[in-house]
Amino acid sequence: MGVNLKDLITPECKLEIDDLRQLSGRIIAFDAYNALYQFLAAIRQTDGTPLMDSKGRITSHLSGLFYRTINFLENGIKPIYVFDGKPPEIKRKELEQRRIRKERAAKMAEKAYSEGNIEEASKYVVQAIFLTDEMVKEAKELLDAMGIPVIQAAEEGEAEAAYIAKKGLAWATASQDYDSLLFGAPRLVRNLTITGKRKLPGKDIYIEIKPEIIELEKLLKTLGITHEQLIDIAILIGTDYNPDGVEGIGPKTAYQLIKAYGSLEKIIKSPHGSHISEDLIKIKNYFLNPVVVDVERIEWKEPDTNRIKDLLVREHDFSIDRVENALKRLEKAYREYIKGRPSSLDQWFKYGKK
DNA sequence: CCTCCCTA
DNA sequence: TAGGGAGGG
Repeated sequence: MGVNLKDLITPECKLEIDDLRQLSGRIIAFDAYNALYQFLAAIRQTDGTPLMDSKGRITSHLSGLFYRTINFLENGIKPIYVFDGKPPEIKRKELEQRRIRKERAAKMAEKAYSEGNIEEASKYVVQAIFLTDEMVKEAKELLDAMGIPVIQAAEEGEAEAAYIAKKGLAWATASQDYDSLLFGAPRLVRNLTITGKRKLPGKDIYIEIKPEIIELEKLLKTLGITHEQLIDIAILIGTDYNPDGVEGIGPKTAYQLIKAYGSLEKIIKSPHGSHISEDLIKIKNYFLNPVVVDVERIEWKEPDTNRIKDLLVREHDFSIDRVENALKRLEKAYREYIKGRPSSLDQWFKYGKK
């Protein structure tokens, strides 16, 4: 699931956020699939079952998206949700592996349940989660009704989000994965759709999860490398397009090799790289030149409360009281932060300068 | 994940 | 008034 740059990111490249208010006024391009998966994983009863309507359809993703997005807006954050399109051909192997892992997890969950091992079962249930076309469609519908921009990527959502941020239409991307940095996003915010405390595996210790900003320029400067070299290191470690990475190479070796040889191409030609496939160059090219759709400007709309109520209350049995309460907050946030305000940085500069 | 309600 | 716990769909 995404590239693992964790070991390369030193504390000085990260800026921790204590309060969402610190992101007030910022336009943030969310990886929608990433957010939806997190809601599906997190929004569950104590026994592990997700929220469901009376017809047995899962609604955890809608609940999470609805309330969390309103919280962002109330804090002055303007979200954009970017949805994945058709996966690129080079991702096929990873997707196949994921499918197998999920099927296996689903079987393990069933087994654990039948043996009465509920805790273990819910662990596997979370691993087996997948987004259906219906879930994606309804998430888009909900966001559109809320007046939140939905961007349909041609291929990778992370690539599209990075493109939007590079262009200045968003201040940062948001995801748990680091891929958007490889696609050139100037800033990545992590831990924005998860909050609170997370249990350390195996122990009874909880650590508080805070949002963090990673700046691409700062990361490159700290490591003393270029953007292309960061991509090279990621490929050596392993990305969604070469999930296993290069045998025998972890973060440290990858960094040292790039520092010593300068590029993936040169490593491949060196004695160190005789076993490294030339195909990896294709991956580098994809990170440098992903397929994206052009976006000219991004607009927020007035929330359509009737449409939201149709979807959440009538269709999916949300409590009318809770939804109406939230809608009041949504409308207030809309008036306060969006209505009558410029919708892109371009316009902000225009109006801002007078 | 979220809101809501209860308790101190 | 804040903070834990239950329940949301």
